[in-house]
Amino acid sequence: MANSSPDTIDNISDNGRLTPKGQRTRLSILEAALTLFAQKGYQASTMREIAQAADCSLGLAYRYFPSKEDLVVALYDNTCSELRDYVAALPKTSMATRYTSTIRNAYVRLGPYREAFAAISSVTMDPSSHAGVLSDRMGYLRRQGIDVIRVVLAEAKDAPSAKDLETLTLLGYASYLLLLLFWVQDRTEGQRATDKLMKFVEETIGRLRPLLNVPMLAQPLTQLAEIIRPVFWGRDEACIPNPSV
Amino acid sequence: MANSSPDTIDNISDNGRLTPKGQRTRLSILEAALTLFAQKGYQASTMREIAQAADCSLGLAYRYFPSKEDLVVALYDNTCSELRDYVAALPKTSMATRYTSTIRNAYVRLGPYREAFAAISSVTMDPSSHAGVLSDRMGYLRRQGIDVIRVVLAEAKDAPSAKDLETLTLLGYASYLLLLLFWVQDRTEGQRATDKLMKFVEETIGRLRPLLNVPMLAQPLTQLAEIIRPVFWGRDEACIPNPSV
DNA sequence: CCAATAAAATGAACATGTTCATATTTGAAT
DNA sequence: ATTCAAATATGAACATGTTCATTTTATTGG
Repeated sequence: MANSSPDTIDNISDNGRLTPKGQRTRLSILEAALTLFAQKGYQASTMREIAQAADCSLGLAYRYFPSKEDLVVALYDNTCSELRDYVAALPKTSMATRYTSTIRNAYVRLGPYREAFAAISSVTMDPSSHAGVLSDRMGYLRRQGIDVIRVVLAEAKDAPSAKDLETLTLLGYASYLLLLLFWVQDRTEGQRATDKLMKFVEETIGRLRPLLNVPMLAQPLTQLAEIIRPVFWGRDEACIPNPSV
Repeated sequence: MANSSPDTIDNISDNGRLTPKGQRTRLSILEAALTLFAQKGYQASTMREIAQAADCSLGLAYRYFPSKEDLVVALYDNTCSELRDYVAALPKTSMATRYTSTIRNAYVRLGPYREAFAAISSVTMDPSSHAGVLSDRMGYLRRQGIDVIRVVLAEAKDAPSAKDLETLTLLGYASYLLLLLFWVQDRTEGQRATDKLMKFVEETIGRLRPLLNVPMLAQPLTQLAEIIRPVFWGRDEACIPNPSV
C-alpha cells in the first residue's frame, strides 16, 4: 500500500521511470492511435480498437495514456520538438520568411494527420479539458512553442529590439495557433486558401516590419500583446523565461 | 412501419411539427439542461440528471435533442436570435460602438453558461463534427450571424460603401468568432482580459475607420476577406446573399 | 538460484452518452 | 363514441471512455 512510486505514468515527461520494454509498448500504442486517427478520425477510433491495433490490452493503453486526449497531446508534443530542430537549422533571412517557413513546415509535418488533427483541434480548444492548449497542464508545451517563435524572430537578420521581441513573440505565437486553426478548417482543395493566406501573411509582415519604428503602429501592438498575455499564461507562470533580457 | 414523417426531430427548425405539448416539453428539457450546466458545468451534468430535472425519461430528452451537444447548439441558436433583436434596436452610432456593443451583449447573454459554451466551443471548432460552426449543417447559423454583423455595420452612421460593407462584414464575423473563442479561453477574474480587449477593439476600429479611404489599407483588407471567404462558405453556397452587388 | 519487489499487463466492472423497440396519449375523421 | 394514425413518452440495452483489483513478467539483492 505504501508505494513511493506513482501508480499512473505522467506521460508529459517521457523520460520517467519507463523500462525499454515499456517505452516500446508506449510507442506502439501511440503509433497505432495516430494511424487510426488519420484513417477514421479521433471520435470514430475507440480505445479498444487502438489497444487491439497495438496488440495489447485496453487497460495497458490507459497505463501509458491516462486518457484518450493524452494521445493527442503526445502528437502535439512530438511536432513541437521536431519544429524546434527545424528552426535551429533555419537560414537567417527575414522575420517574414522565417516565420512563414516555420508554419509551413508545421503544416507539412502535420499533413498526414490533418484529419486527425482536425478531429482533435476540438480537444485542443476546450479550456475545460486538461489537454487544451491554454490549460495549466500544457504550460510546458506553450512555453516550448513560444520559445520556437522567439528563436524564429530573434535569429532573423531584421530581428527587432529586445523589447519589441517579446511583444512580437507573443503575437506571433497567437497567430501561429490561429493559422493552425485556419488550416484545420480549410476544406478547399489542397488547402489552397491556407496557401494564399500564408503568402498574404508573409507579404504583410514584410511590409509592416519597417513601420515598427513608428510609435503609432508599435504601441498598439505592445498594448495588444499585454492584453492577451494573461490568457496565455496562468498567473503563477513567468511571462518571460529570461527576465535578464 | 411505413412512416412518412421522420422519427427524429430536427432541432434546427423549432417551428417544425411540434405539438404545443411537445414544445413545452422541449423547453422544459432545455431549461433544465441550461440550469444544470450553469450550476455544475457541462461535463458534470449527465443526460440522466437533465431528464430527471425536466421530469421526463432519458429517451424523451433524446427525442428533442439528438445529442448532448445539441442542447448547447440550441443555446447558441437562441442567443443568435436574441442578438438579432438586440441589433435591430441598436442606436445608429459608429460602427466601432455598434460592433463592440453587440459582442459585449453576446457575452452577457452567454455569461451564465460560459462553461457549457466553453465545453462545446470545442465541438464548434471541429470541422468533422456536424455541429461545427463551419460545417454545412450549421450554414443557417453562419448566415444568421453574418446577417447580424452586416446590419450592425450597415446601419451605423459611418457605414462604409456597399463594396467595403461585404468585406468588413466577413472580417467582422470572423473576428466575432475569434472574440468568442478568446472569451471562452479567458480565465482571468471576471474575464477582465476580454474587457480590455474589447476596449482595444473599439478604439482600433474607431481609429482605422477614416483610413478605409486609403487604398493601401483598404486593399489588403479586401484581399484578406477574399482569402478567407471560401473557408466560411461551402462551394455550393452563395458568397454574398445579394448577387446584385 | 531464489525470493522479493517493482514494472508491465490483463480484463472485468462501472458510468454515461446514445439507440431502439415498444407503449401510451392525443387528436381528428367518420 | 369509435377508430386509427401520428405525436409523445418510456426504459432496457448497447457502446465506449475510464477505473481497478488482480495476475504475469522482469529485475535485483542475497
